[in-house]
Amino acid sequence: MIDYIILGFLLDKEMTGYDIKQKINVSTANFYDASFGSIYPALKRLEAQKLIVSKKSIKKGKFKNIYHILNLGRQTFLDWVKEPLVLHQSRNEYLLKIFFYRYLSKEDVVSRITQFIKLLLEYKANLVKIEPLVASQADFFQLSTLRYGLDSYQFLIDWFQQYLITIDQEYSKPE
Amino acid sequence: MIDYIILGFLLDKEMTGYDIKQKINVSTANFYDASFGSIYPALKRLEAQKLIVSKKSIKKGKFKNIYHILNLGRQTFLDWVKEPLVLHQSRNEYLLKIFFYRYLSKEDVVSRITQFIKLLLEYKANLVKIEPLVASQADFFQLSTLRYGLDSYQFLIDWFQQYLITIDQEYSKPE
DNA sequence: TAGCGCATGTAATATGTTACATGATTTC
DNA sequence: GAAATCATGTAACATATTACATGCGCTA
Repeated sequence: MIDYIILGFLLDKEMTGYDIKQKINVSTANFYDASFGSIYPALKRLEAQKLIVSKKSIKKGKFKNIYHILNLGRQTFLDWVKEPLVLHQSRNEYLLKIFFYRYLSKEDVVSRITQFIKLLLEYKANLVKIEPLVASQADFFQLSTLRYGLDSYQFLIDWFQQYLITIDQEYSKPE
Repeated sequence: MIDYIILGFLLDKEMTGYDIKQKINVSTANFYDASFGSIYPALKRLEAQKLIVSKKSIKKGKFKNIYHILNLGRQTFLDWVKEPLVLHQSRNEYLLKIFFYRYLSKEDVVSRITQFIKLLLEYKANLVKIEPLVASQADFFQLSTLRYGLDSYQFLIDWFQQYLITIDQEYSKPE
């Protein structure tokens, strides 16, 4: 999938691997992050497949590989983006832990859920913080992915707050 | 992580690799699935680490490896389940596509979101269908992971239905 | 001159899936 | 007797992360 992020960004303008990582950090990182260890090999692969092409630039003794998208890359990207949206139910480690929470005392359950809500509030606050910056640079759809993030966090916060209430009311651990 | 599901199930009772896969299918598969290709090697690994032990059973010429949890496995599992809940923001391919939806016509966007909502409704309906069965067998926390799934799907359905309205009202693709 | 940002890249490791390979028993 | 279910296991492949390795230019 990293291939498609790269193609999508290069469709907009030429970039180095480093640029792509920067761009990911400020735009898609919340739902799709990638490390240099996946970006650089991907760039080589995409070039070998003739989807993109690099131009070496040497300035002040410092060399850069600047990548451009080719027609084949453009077409590959557009084919992908037009594909139906699918839902990959991904691994959810916190749900897996909760699945086995019968092995915890009620106090331990409550403290862990409470801590988790704090974490969610922090994550949401981080998104709120970057929202104005994103809003000034992003298009309608890009901004909507941020809004999705905010709304998702709010949903989770509400859900787990209600969960705490339910646990308190309905659940008594059999000892 | 597959290790912890296995340990968690074996804590309850002895099982074969096949049993574990069955159990995953009817309980955690919605947020944590695993294939035989990961279960069997995990069982060997866990036995080599003395977390579990197997007992060969031969009945009617058919052999089974029945696994039991050992004290070390019990402790390893309990340590894990007591760890704080963390949020791994996982890959979200549909959001990544939407991030690049400026490259689609408004009609294409609407049709894909509409189709996606149908998919979400199907997924939710599947959970609704199995809810009575789960409710009859699962404990409070296990059932709550199913409820979480139902509520998550409903959140997504609502969100994307509102999104369609917003797209219709606010977004006009620059051509 | 120390540290940070820019810039690239590889090797080791992690963690899994899919497909293949086998074969018995149970059910229709 | 065919098909589904039970039951195990490996090999090839996919996909990525983390840590390591390198080195320049700018700034405090």
